[in-house]
Amino acid sequence: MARTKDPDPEVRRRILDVSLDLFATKGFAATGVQEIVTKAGVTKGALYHYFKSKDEILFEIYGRVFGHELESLQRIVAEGHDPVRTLRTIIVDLVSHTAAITKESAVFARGGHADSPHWQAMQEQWRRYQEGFRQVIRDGQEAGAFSSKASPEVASWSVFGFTNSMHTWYRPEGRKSPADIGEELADLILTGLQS
Amino acid sequence: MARTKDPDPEVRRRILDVSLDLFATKGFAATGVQEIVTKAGVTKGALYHYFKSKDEILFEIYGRVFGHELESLQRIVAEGHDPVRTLRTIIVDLVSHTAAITKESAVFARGGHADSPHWQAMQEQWRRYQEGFRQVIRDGQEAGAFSSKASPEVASWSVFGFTNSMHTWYRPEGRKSPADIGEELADLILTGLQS
DNA sequence: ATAGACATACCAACCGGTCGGCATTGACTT
DNA sequence: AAGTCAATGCCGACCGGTTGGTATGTCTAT
Repeated sequence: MARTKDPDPEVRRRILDVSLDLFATKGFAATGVQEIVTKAGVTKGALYHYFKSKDEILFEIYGRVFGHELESLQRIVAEGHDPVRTLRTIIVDLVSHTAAITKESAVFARGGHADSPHWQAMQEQWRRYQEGFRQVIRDGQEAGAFSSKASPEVASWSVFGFTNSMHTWYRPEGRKSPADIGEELADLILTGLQS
Repeated sequence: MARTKDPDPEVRRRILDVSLDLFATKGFAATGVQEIVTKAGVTKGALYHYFKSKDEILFEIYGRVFGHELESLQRIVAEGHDPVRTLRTIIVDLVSHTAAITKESAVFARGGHADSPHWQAMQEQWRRYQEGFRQVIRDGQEAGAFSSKASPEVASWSVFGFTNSMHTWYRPEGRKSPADIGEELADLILTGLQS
């Protein structure tokens, strides 16, 4: 029974969970390593056994934010539906995904670490997602589905701003499901775009 | 030339300006007092002569964010125009104001200091502004100007999310003026609300 | 003389990070 | 089966540097 090496022990998980909580509520810089280990019920030795720096914990959290959203968008576009249905699906997908990672989203929203490669890499992914989103709107305008007077930039920032601020007000125990909220947002934006 | 006692000496201003810059780009916690005074070309003695703590600098910046926005909203409502025009004016006003204080807005967006009374006071003002905004939408729905199917919450968070994220993309040297951008956002949201 | 406007030197506390050590465990040898 | 060994997982005392903040002094204008 070759017991395989545990790839993700509970101690490591606890450190990550507690860090996520603290980074989301207090911010990365304002959170001390000592605070993390105390709340997680472990020691500094344990933390530095699993992570080579405090930064690395942050980077692992970053990785969960935009990991697969660009692929998701491209997959939806590839399905080849009409612009209205395509954009609606994208918006609902984005809102649902953001609702599922509110804490990570809060850490991301606080920003920081502008000079680290990890942060820049994530910003680049995020930028590409934005560009893909706007391209869907532009395609829809050329196809005549959306008004040419509307601004793809303003429309996209309404949606991104909405999702970026979700962590400040969205609560999972609320009446509306993430999908419901996404549909309502899609209703609003799509109506506006079609004018 | 009786040089009157300067109520806001240049040294104090420089400290405030530099702090605003650093807090907006690096975050409050990640910015050291030493860093502020070095960049401002003054000494710590000067800083602690004008401010009794690093926090107080932050609080003074906070004060500039929502100082008069609630009054502005109430003044616009009091003018008694139709819901569509009222909401449009409010949105343009909010976007313009946010564009004028992008750095302060960035500091606010990073959040933090959840337990300080200053932060909570500002959150309360912000909450009241949101409520006033949503009430305009609800009034418009009762008056039949807006569709009753639309969600005031989703519509308002599209606008607030938009303004909250402006500091990440708005540049004063861009082609569109803040008022232009505000009009475009108003077009989008108002069309959506009227369905 | 008095008060404001700083400069300078300094401090305890805390920061992220390190390091030698130790208990446990599975693999390999005999 | 017993003994050896190396690796893993973790502990906690410790480190140099930095932190926000202060005490005291000096200069200047009134």
